[in-house]
Amino acid sequence: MPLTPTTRDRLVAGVTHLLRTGRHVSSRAAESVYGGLPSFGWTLLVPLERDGEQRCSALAGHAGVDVSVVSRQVAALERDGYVERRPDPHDGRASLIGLSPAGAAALARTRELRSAWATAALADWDEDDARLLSELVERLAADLDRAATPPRQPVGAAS
Amino acid sequence: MPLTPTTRDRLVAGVTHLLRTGRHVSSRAAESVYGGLPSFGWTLLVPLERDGEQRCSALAGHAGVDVSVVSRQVAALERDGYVERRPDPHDGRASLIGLSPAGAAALARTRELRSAWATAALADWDEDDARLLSELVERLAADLDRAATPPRQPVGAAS
DNA sequence: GAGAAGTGCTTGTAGACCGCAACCATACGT
DNA sequence: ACGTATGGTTGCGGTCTACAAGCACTTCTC
Repeated sequence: MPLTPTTRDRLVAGVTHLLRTGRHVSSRAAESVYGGLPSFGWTLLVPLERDGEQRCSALAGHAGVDVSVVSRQVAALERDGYVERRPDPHDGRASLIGLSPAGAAALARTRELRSAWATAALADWDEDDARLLSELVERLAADLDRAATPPRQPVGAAS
Repeated sequence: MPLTPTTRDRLVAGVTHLLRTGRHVSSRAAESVYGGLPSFGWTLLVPLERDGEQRCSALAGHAGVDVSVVSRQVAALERDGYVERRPDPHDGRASLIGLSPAGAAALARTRELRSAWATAALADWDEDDARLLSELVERLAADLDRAATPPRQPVGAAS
């Protein structure tokens, strides 16, 4: 266990700070970056654009929240015309949610704004540091995910 | 601007994911790590332990939230006996909030739990990576902070 | 030193999110 | 066909947050 307690605490504190900052950013710099979409629009619309039509449960999986939350959010997006819903031809219980033209346009607009904002915020980062940070952050997120989920038997144990 | 759009987007996505995960962690792994304290206990009690008695506004500054939020949280902590309040001798408007013995004990307990949890979660990190990530995360948080606050004149402009 | 303005804090109010549980409709296994 | 499982919606409660109004006190100004 070659990880110094000092470093561990510092990392935890740093991530905590980043968390708080991130919350501030997504609420304060919100309107200038969301481009008309509600706050959750980006999270839901991006998977729709990337993977095409899909059901609520799939979106909930991508977003990492409860299905009920996505259900409401999708209802709002549908009401505002950003997504379209059609019954799943293979399963009468489910609906398929798809990006509408207006949704695609809003998404493109938002993408521009986000890019501009991120470019400004990351102005004095260079490629190497950013790439390194990306990798470490992804790894950390994965580890935290793993640690947060209830202790599973990792390998070959009878469930 | 030597930062590839690909890397930029990847970094944003990674941080977003980390944000979501962090929220999950602090709500799901909560009880096992908070040691009896309410969810905001750690955030408030740590500065009290480190810097001694201080006022609500200072705590709000540390926590990065509105004073009104801290006011309620402190009231709750006081009700549960984790902090003590006394009038500021130099300013009749303010109160000084201090850690009570029970608060110190709870904080120590929480620290143990958090350490254990963090150690487990970061089990396969080595010192170098963790330290590097710490530095990069702190730098990123600072940059985001800066980018989130309303555009100030950075240098030598008449305010 | 009296009034005006500023400051520290509390409380009322409201909004954004979230998850759980209950419920309905449909699908699936036997 | 019947019981069970699954996708989705809605009701409900909880947490966390900020803003605005109000109170007590301090500080400034004349």
